[in-house]
Amino acid sequence: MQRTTSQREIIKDYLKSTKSHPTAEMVFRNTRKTLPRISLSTVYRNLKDMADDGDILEIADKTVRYDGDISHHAHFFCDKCGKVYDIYEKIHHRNHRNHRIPGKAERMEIRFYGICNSCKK
Amino acid sequence: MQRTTSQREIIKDYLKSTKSHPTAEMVFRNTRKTLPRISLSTVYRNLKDMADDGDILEIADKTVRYDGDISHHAHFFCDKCGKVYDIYEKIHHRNHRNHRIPGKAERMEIRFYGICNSCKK
DNA sequence: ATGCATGCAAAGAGTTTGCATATGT
DNA sequence: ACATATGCAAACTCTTTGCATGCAT
Repeated sequence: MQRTTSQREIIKDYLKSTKSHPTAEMVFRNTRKTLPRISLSTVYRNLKDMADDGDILEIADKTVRYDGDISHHAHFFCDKCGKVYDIYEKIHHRNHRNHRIPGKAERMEIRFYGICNSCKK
Repeated sequence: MQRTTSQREIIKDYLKSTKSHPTAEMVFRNTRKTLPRISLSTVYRNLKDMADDGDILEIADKTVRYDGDISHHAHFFCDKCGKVYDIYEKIHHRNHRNHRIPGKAERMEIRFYGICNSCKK
């Protein structure tokens, strides 16, 4: 059973109130203003729990992957086996132009996440 | 001036021949079959160089970011200041269904990369 | 009272860097 | 010959984990 702790509440309130897409370190620095004794590991643990529960979004993975294919294509990341598959589509550029973007987009990436067919068997 | 070394050639050939979106570690293990004395740092250095030159694609960043907003929206990553901006659009689900996906996609993410307007000033 | 969550420190990944040596030009 | 690239080891950054203590229920 999940308990209500001030650490958890404050981390969540912060994430729900900001548009800054903070890293764990940024969350730590911010929550420390209210809870000077909070530890980085508590921040990491709570962020992971919330992401697992679907309360927050985790964007970016920690291990970089490389692709020799520099043509425009999307990727499917399997949550189970970790494999990354290519998905080729034509739509990318159309979306690209339709977006209202806060800067000049040099490149874009579309990612899908889920369980791949071979893991589903 | 860039030199042609066997390490560089073999790393590049491997990346151009595989669809596996390998991590640096995977590239290392593979190139070591041909060059048993290659070091991990050489792999990292060459991968970075190639990515900077646009010869290969780097997918995923190493630091995880969190977003309290779990609605469907895209992100703009500024290559200069590192800020991440939200982009709200309606198109996501349409693309979602049109894609031929190697598994059941639970979620998707669209990312744009470039220099943001405030860095451009 | 019970046991989940925390803080701290240490351990683990992944990645970068300094330096002497090797090698492409 | 000269300078860039390499290998090795050490340093760094980001994240996870073990364990004793604290605190919500």
